[in-house]
Amino acid sequence: MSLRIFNTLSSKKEAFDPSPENRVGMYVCGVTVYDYCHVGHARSAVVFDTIFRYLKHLEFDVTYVRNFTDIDDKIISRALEEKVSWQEVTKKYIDAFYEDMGQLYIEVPTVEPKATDHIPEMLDMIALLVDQGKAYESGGDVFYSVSSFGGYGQLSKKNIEELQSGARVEVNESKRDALDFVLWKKSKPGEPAWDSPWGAGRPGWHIECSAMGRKYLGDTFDIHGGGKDLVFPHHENEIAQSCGVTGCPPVRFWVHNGFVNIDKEKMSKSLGNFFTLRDIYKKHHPETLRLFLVSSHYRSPIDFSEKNLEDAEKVLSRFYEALADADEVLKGELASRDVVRKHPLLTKCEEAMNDDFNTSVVLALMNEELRAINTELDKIARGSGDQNKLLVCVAAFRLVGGLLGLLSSSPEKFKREIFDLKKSSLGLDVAKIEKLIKDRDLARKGQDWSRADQCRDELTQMGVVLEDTPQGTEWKIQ
RNA sequence: GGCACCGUCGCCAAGUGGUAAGGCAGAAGUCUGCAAAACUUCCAUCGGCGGUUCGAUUCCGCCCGGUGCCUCCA
Repeated sequence: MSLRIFNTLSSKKEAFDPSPENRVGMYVCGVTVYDYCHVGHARSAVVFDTIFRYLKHLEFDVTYVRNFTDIDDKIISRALEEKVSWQEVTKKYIDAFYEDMGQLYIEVPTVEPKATDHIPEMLDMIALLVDQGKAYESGGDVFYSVSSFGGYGQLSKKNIEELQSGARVEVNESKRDALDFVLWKKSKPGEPAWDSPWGAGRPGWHIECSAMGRKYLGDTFDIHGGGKDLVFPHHENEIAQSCGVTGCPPVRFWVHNGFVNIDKEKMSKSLGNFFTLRDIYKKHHPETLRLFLVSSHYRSPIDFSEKNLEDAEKVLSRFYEALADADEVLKGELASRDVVRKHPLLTKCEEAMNDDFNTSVVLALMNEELRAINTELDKIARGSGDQNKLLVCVAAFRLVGGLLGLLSSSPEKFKREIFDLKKSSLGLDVAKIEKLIKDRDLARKGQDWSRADQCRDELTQMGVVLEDTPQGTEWKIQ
């Protein structure tokens, strides 16, 4: 089966037919840089990063564009609050974005345009709309006239008359119609401003994506992504603007990820129920968060909770544990790429990913493969295993993990990082632990089992788990 | 009020018109001084009621419950 993707526009999975040159253009709405990223931002970034990785795996020539919205009301008010320039605000949070997202193994997109670097492109589009009578100036603002676009509401399945009568649509004296939205916003004295044919101002939010998508990917491109909350009005408006300018639909596939919930409620700034990535990283490994985020389908809501992260960490630890054991046996031996490509695990995972990026099934398949790997390891330890089989399984396992952006670390590094996180959050006394382990080993050598068990009970109470191996006693936390 | 979506084992989570992947937790076993880890085995009839069908968890209708969008939002 070839790739099928759910298209918000049709509410159906559709065959994703590549262009003859196998090129794919994908635009994803990034973040407005006025604060630290929370888990909701991470989900969107991880979802589209996973899609990006998979498209590349299918050997598409992908141009992936993800923007930064670096001018907007919230940025201006944040600058006022912090008594700094708006540029300082955006720089600070763009830096923080890279720091926080980088830890989630998010690959760098092909292009990362900023809105303020594309004012001329936006002005061009606005001018074209005004010339055609699809947009109008009013008191220094420029609005898009929604009634000029027949297809309005198609993406969000909204009825234009119902929207018009909707009580919640803001009433603005300078608009001709309540649904009209701003393309260019007149600036007040002291606010950041750019010159335009309609006076000093700044762009409205929606026009930046239309302008940047068009500049980097053309009048019509393959995939446009973002969180479900962007469907209306942002993406609906984008379609209206772009169609107004080019006369053709800007996007073939609209792809939207579901929300991150806390207790079944959407994580959001206004509800105050959000967790920033940096807060989470104090207690959890970023890769754990990534595994958690790919454990459900990208369109479903996902409930963020301590328990779910703990479950994710257990899975990931088992993965790395097996890899550590396998590496010890294989000693850096490399599998043939062609053989790995034909491994059933990979074939099955491709089938799952081809069906609208079903990452949960990929994880299920990885868990099954994990059992096969551990079984082979057991056999090898008993002298009857097939080392070559193990080699190929492990290579396929790593490759598939890589599709999800997982397992790119070394097992030692991962284990050490988890250890450090737990050690500091539990405040463990390592010297005391090692003393107890030494005492226990002495007791064991003297076959003083009750003394040995006493030591271990004490360690258990501290959250330390012991593992007696032929190489000696190892320990881990919790 | 309008428009969408969701309701699968104790918890998380896939899925299909022909009797339901995977993970966590739990139970039993192998291994172990005892454990841990690993492995083996066990562990659900899919919110309710009707309908379509030879057959529905999967399609349709109604009901109940939950969420989202309609304003900035990943």
